[in-house]
Amino acid sequence: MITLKQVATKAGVSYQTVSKVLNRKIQVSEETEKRIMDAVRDSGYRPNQIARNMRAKRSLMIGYSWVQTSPDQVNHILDLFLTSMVREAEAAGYHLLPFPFRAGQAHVDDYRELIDTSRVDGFVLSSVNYNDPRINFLLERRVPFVSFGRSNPELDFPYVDVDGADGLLQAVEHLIANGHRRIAAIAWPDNSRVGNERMRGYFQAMQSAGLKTHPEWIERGEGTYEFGREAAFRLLELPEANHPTAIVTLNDTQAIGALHVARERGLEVGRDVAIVGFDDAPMSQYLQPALTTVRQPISEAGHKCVEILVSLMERNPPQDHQALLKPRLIVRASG
Amino acid sequence: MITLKQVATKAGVSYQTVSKVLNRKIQVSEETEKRIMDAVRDSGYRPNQIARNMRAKRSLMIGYSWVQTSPDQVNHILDLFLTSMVREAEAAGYHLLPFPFRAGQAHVDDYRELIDTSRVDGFVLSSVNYNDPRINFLLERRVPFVSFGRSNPELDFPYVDVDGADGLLQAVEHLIANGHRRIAAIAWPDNSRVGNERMRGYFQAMQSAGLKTHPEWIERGEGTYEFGREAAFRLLELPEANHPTAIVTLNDTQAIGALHVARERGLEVGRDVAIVGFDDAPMSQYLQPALTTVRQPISEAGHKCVEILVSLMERNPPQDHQALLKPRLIVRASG
DNA sequence: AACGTTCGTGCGAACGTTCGCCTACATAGT
DNA sequence: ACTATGTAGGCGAACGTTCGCACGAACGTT
Repeated sequence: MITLKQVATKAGVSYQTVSKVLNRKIQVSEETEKRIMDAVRDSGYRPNQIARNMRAKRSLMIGYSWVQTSPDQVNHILDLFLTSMVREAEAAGYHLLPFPFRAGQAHVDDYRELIDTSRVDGFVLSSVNYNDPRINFLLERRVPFVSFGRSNPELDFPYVDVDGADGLLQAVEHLIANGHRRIAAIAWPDNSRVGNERMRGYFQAMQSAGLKTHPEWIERGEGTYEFGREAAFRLLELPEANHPTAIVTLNDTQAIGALHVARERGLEVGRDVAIVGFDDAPMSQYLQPALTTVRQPISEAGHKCVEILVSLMERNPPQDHQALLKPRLIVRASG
Repeated sequence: MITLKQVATKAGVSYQTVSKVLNRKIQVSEETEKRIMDAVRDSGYRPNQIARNMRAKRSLMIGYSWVQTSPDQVNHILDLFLTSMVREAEAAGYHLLPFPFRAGQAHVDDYRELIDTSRVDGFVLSSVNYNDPRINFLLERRVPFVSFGRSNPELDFPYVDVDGADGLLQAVEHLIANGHRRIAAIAWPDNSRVGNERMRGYFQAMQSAGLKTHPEWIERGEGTYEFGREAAFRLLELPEANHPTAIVTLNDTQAIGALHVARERGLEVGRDVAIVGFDDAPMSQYLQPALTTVRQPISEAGHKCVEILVSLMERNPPQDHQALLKPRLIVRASG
């Protein structure tokens, strides 16, 4: 491992001078500068990052943890999100430190540990919900962080989020434009911040169009295939009069469940009943019929998270520390 | 930030003594030990990891980069693989450092940079193929690494891999047991190490069963939906006499393409023609018919990679530095 | 009583940086 | 000639650890 001292001996100057020249802290004669630069090049010197960090009292690391999805749930998002964060971080001289996410209140400990041992300078949070203990903890400790997803509305902290309400608004407006009037929703339990936000878009679109919503059109449960089936079954069993002609869902997995039930009942999805998903999971395009769904700008979100976080960590004027990104409806054959 | 010195002042000893006591390097009187431990607890002291690493000349970091899959290709593997690596690494006191993967020969530079700036102690490689420049580079530099996937057979280096040959062997044997005799394969170009390995299992199974293989039964091309379609189309157009009754593929995306083509031609997949995928992508179970496919033990692979790497980095006797894990055939309705 | 042994601590140094301050010399202004 | 100003570069210290060595006291041995 090459150090400053070795380069300095080679160049015939003190090692501190080499450091200063490399960091453009001082001006030296053209001749010594050349000697130093040659020595650096010849030896292949690369500054030891650990020593640097020690001196600067920072790690140039960003902590990130995510929930492990159940094996049957797609996490196509992770690849995109991580890659975009890693790219943006690297451009700013940072690296990512992924760590295991533990459920439960105790998992603030992992964050504390990483801070106290000064392994990371800041965090990107994901899978936040109401009353997320991490947010208060990090705010109190004044540790820079950005949350991917919002939490309690009364808390003010830096976040990036996808405008889920707009996603469902687009979906419902699209269905209305296609002539649908009785639109049902397969949603999540109302303790989900993300779920409630998305449903807000549903209600808003229905109301703007002057359409009534019925309680029996709203099915709340898990984001699983099984719940998608159950919910669709109940919806399609409703009496003819207020029987929905279209179903929006909060994720593609639910949508697939609904799609199967519809088909099993002899309905042709896309003609007899419309079904819209959310997420644009990689295989949604290969379903038959291909799934109309809402695609989230995941890469942009990753970029933005790191961009904001970096400016917080470097104590730059924290410009806009909140960003809401618009998703995009991908219209395919299912609705 | 609490340091050793502060704890030491509190306990009335020298800071070096605190360090030694915490690291169990020396024995002190019961009384001072208690004073020190109390001071540690009260102050919430946590050793500064950067200083530690500086002193120990290591980073406790494992570098990892992966190819960004194209948006329409599933990377459900990343979540499982990363999570299992991160867990195992943490148990050994290490963390993961993910970095952007750049294609092309120049990307050894990223590895070099991470080593030279002593940011990582070792690497886990993935997406290796024949003549991977990273392998020779790391071997030469004597940097500890483990590859997930094999490369040229003549090179001896630590790896973990899934036995792809066994995967196809299982698939083909299963088809034969179900009465199939004319089994085609949709494969990858023969410059793919992984693809060739899997095909070896196909040939072996066919041969063991005394079945002939025909060149026109082997379709080689990309692992995409489109190629799956094209290949299946050609296979199903073959004259009645040597027209395959079953198709194995090298990934689920190809399998879905084949499945659609079969259905479009009026065949009932699972009865008229069998189709088997590879990967067990999350949505494969929700296809209609649900896809029979080969599931790889990704979590085990992640664990094993890190386990071997850690023992290499700590210069422990490098026990078994190569591991071949068996995949498992998941039988569903498609074949 | 003088002498090794052990035990409990402290001290100095080192890891590779960066940074503030100092010095030596040259140049310019009076 | 003497002082002010500027410039090139060196020197010491510090960041928070760990580790080797030294040192005093207590103890048992000769």
